[in-house]
Amino acid sequence: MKEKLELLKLLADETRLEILNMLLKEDSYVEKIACELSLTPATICYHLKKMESAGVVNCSRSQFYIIYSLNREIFDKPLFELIKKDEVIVDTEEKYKKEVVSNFFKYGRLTQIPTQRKKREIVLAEILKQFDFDRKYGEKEVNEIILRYHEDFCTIRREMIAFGMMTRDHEIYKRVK
Amino acid sequence: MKEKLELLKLLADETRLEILNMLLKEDSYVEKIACELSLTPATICYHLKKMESAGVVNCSRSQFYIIYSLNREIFDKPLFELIKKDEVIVDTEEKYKKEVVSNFFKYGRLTQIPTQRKKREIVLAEILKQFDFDRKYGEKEVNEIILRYHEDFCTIRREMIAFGMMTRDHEIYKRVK
DNA sequence: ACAGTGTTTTGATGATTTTCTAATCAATTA
DNA sequence: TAATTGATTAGAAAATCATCAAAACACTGT
Repeated sequence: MKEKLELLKLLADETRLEILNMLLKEDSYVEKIACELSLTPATICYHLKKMESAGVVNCSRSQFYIIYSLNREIFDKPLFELIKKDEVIVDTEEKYKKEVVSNFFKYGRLTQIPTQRKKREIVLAEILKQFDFDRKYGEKEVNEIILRYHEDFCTIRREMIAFGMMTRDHEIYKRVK
Repeated sequence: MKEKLELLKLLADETRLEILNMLLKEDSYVEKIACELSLTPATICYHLKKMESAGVVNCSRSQFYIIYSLNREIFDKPLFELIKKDEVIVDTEEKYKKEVVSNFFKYGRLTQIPTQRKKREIVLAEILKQFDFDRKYGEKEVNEIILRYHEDFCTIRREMIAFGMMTRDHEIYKRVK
């Protein structure tokens, strides 16, 4: 978590983005970058050192100059990876659930409804979290919430009731589990 | 470019990451988040509003509460997309200008003032970018900015006025194009 | 209309961060 | 070894930003 935040902070600066974009085109050195961005070498150095210690850029000496280059692998992962907090799991039952969830959800969407009953229950319970207890939901409202996860809201709504997670009474839905 | 930087800045804050991770699990509202993070509602509101105006979260009223939810599509793209400056060069005119600029500038300095009027205009326009609209510049200030590109600031300053890029009024200069 | 509850705005404060100047360091070549 | 040139560090000024308290606002139910 800490490192991810550091990386995000590094990238969230106009000057550093400019530098990265220059390095994207070609390797370069302090003075050249400073000149092109109309900033002092000291400033550029400050940024490069910061990025170096985070592993975003590398440097090596070549004659007079110290050439900086990009560490491009860093930018491969999706943004989602960077914002997601990776949490510690102790209990094995909990661990199993986590795994199922992470297998069936991608970027916060349900990729498919599991056929195995046990997995289906776990996945539905995950979506169920969006509903508060002690609140009534209209059918339209229920559909909209489920739609954020999967297009087949009918099946999911029906299954939630079948699992006893929700009750329906005259078009009014309530969370019960 | 501007929007990308805004998004990165939004994500580069510990509190906001915490909030996002809470919303990743389930939709929530100001007081609840404030309580869980041990911060005041005012602070959480500040962050949520900021994220809302960037399209990262959405909100809708539900009874007493204003429920905030994530706009998950935002996080799909790879990090690379966010740092890459997209320069769209469609029309040939733009392309031609690029070429002139890259021919006459080396390491951010103007190597010589073009004699061809058309090229001179392009090159001057490039330097002109350093000046803000709606700001007054003293002559000394103008010279200093131009000096970053070429030693003959007199010629360049004069030509900028001749081309109608700047106006001078009692030693006060303004960008107008 | 009014009280109650949750949200938002405002203004102030403190922390963090970028940038610069000036001084120092490190490698190269005469 | 001294002079040159590029890179880095230290310290200070300036800008940005998160946070809070207090007040204002908006909706709900009596």
